[in-house]
Formats: sequence, structure tokens, C-alpha cells
Amino acid sequence: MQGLSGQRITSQRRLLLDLLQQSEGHLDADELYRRAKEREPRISLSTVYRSLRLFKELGLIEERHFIEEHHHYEARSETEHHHVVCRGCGKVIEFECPFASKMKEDVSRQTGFEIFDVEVSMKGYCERCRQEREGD
Amino acid sequence: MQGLSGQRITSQRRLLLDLLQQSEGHLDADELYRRAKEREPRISLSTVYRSLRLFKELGLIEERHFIEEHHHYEARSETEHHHVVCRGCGKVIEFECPFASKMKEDVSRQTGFEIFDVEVSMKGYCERCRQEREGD
DNA sequence: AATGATGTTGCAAATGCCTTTCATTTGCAA
DNA sequence: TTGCAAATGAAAGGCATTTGCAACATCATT
Repeated sequence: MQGLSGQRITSQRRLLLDLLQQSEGHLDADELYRRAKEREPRISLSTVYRSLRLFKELGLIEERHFIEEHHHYEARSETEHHHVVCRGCGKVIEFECPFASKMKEDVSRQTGFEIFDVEVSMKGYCERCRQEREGD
Repeated sequence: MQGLSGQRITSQRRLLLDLLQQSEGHLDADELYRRAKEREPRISLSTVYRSLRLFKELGLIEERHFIEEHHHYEARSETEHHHVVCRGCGKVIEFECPFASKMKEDVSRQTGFEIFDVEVSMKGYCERCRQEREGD
């Protein structure tokens, strides 16, 4: 009738979602595009962006923005995980946060918001980069 | 001798920092530009961006990216605070997080990172938007 | 299987946030 | 007050992402 009802399953979408789900780690739009082109060279970057938006709306993937320049995407997993980014080399490590649900409740109570997403992100220097910095 | 030593105090920088410090809430570059132009119509957007970068490097302000499209800036405050963003209307509310330092320690121990920043951000719907959604 | 209605795609052009270039102006130390 | 490095404004550039549109799939119906 309207809206989301008439969504079609196309080869491009299947491919893109496959790639997102297979890949551990996080892909940015461009890397996803590069991988998709290996299998379907005619695919276009706009299709990648359009599909990412769709998957996000459907809740199939999550969008992360730990790097200023652009976003990263990852298939949604059961256990929510958070990120530390190294300011030196850009490395990203995930961790789980046992406080998440408690924080969510607290904040929900304080603000009256109905919260559907909690994200903890930290910045710092990884061990390797710390050593290099001390070397200077 | 070099580096940060040769920083100059210009009228534009004074104005911009004033505006950032006065404003409660968070400004994006464009809003800051608009406000600055009211007082100094010849100021340019690039000066705004250059100054924001400088202030950030000097630790005078903090950069937030709770909205995908662009960043928000706020004068650095003593107590660190975190944010909930309403997916409906974009409203941002701050909260304090008593777990922050504990999480920081935990993650530092787990990953070997030396962490200098923790940011908790949540998404949801505020009370008003929730009511409107239910009305549909 | 052929048809048709409508969702999707690729491509190119456009957008939007932000940065850079460069000629000119300004702050500030001597 | 002069000289020079740092800063500015204006315009051009860069890059991730979006959009307009004609050609093309998908899927429910014949």
C-alpha cells in the first residue's frame, strides 16, 4: 500500500548485506564498494549508499562514527559492543559494557526519553603508539 | 621557539571563543558563524573553522558528533557530560555519568590503551515526540 | 510465459561540510 | 614604526554522500 511494503530483493542488496555480515570488523562505504565490485563490477557507489541507508532503517546494520571523516557500518549483533579508538594509528578495539543497560535506565528515568541505543566510545593511545610517543 | 608559541590574539578569535563560552548548549560551525556575523559581518566561514580547530587543539572546546551530518562544539567544562539525542526532533539533553571513570579503568586494563576521553551517547525519542508518534 | 506497475539501478551532476590557496591585512616584538 | 610571521577573507577545491533521471529489474497478475 505504501512506504516499506514494496521493498525488493535485488542481487545488489543481497550481495551487499552478505559482505557486511561476513566481514568481521567494520566497513566504510568505500571499502564495501570495493569488495562488492570484485563480484559485481557494474555496481555503483550510489547503490551502496542507498542500500546502507535502507539496511540501517531496517535495523540490519549499525552505523558508527568513530572517525571524523566518514562512517563505518557493521552487521547488527546480539551483544552490543562499544569502541576505543587509538588517536595515534586509528586502530579500533571493541569492548562490552556491563553498565550499558543500567545507564540506559538511569537516563531514561532522568530525561523521560525512550532510549533505543547506547554507545560508549573512548579515545586514547594504544600500547604501541604510546611507546612510539615516548621514544620522541 | 616554535609550534604553539606564535599564537596571536585576534578580534575574531576573541569573539568566537566568547560566543562558544557564553552559549549554553552546543553550537555547530554554521550557527557560530551566523552569530559571529551579527557582531562582525566581515568574518569568514573559514576563520570559524580554523578557529574551531585551534580551540580544539588547545583543549578549549570539545567536539561532539551526535548528529551524522556535522559536528557540534561546546566550551570545555569541568564535569564531563554525555548526551541523549532525540531521533524525532534532534533535541539534545546532557547527563552525567557516574560510571565513566570506572569504565575507563576497566577498558584501560582490558585493552592496554591509555584513555583520555570517554563519551556516552544515547539515542531515543523524547517525551513529546513519543506522544506525537503514538498519535499517528 | 508475457504483461504491466512500480521499485531499483547506474551514471552524472549536485550538495554540503569542511579545507586550502593566495593576496592582503594585522598583531606584536624590536 | 617598521618588518615579518601569523591570521584573515574570498574563492576555489576536496571528499563523502545524495539526488534526478532514463533504463532496467522484480514481482504480482494475467
